[in-house]
Amino acid sequence: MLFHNKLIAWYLQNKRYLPWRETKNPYAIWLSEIILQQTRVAQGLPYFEAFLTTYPTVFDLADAKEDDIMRLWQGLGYYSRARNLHATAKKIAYERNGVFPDNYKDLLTLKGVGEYTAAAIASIAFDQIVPVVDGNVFRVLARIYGITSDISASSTKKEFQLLASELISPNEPATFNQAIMDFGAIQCTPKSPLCHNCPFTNDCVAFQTNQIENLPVKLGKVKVKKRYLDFFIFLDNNKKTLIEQRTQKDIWQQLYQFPIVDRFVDNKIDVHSILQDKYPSIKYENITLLNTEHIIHILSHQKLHIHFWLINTSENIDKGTYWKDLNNFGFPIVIHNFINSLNLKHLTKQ
DNA sequence: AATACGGGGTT
DNA sequence: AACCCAGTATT
Repeated sequence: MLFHNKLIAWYLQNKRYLPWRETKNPYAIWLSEIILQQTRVAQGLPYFEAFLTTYPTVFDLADAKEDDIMRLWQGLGYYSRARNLHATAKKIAYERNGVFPDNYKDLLTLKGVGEYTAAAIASIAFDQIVPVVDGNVFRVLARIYGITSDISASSTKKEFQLLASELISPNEPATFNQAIMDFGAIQCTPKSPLCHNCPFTNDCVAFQTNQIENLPVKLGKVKVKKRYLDFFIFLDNNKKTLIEQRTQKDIWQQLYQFPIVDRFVDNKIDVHSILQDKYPSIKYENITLLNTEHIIHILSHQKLHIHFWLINTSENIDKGTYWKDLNNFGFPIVIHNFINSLNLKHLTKQ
């Protein structure tokens, strides 16, 4: 039996219900694919629903304020996706009358749309015969075909694209692509794959040679830098605080934060001199370290050690934001969670 | 070709 | 603690 027939047969019996599979609307499919980049279905699902409800069409998304998009994206990570999402929505809405490109090559020109996403949209929305190669496809094909190339090497992708292009069903490319990804997510999982009832065990090189644990081959480990962040939470008698937007090319671009001291060495900071230096006009009554233990927050390339300082002042912070309005802004999730953990009354009493 | 970019779930 | 997730853009 042909590979694609066997795979699709498995899919029809085992596929997940996913809302973006109930439509051929390129906008909804594009939205789902951007959200799902490096993101588990379970994590992305509520964001997909929220975006589609808030912005039912590409025109609604194009007309949105970037800050609102960033706030809705809050907690999903890889925030350049949200910025590129907005840029592409504007392009589709204003330059193309809301019409998405209908083929792989033209989809590839959109911001935030790379080889995987272009192939996914081209096949799923427009039935083009273009194979997707994502983490699932790497794993499934590496095992079944016994491919030992290092999947973290950028040159390896071509090898898998070529194989996948030979395997894809020419009649049902959309179904095939979703099938191979579901198969990787459900059956051929990274750890403890379900080989006992797998339809491919007779063909699977990794299974036949007892190499399931060793495939795919992934070399190269990311080095994680330690970084030390101290945030200053000013609070005046009107319950206003100071926030700022991160505009530099760095983590959390375009999100908001409290005034910060940020360094890559674990040295003590002198809060008083920093305040005098950076905020000489603000006289403060009280400085309190709100978390005696570092808050640890792990990113893909950085391990953050975070302190939050409360600075009570009796002077009015003119450019401040009312505490109750903080939820109108997108914050890094670690800051958002800390804000929600605080009891405002307790803070103002000090 | 290598690196940066989030946050969370699994093992 | 390591691994990985429906990857992309930048260097």
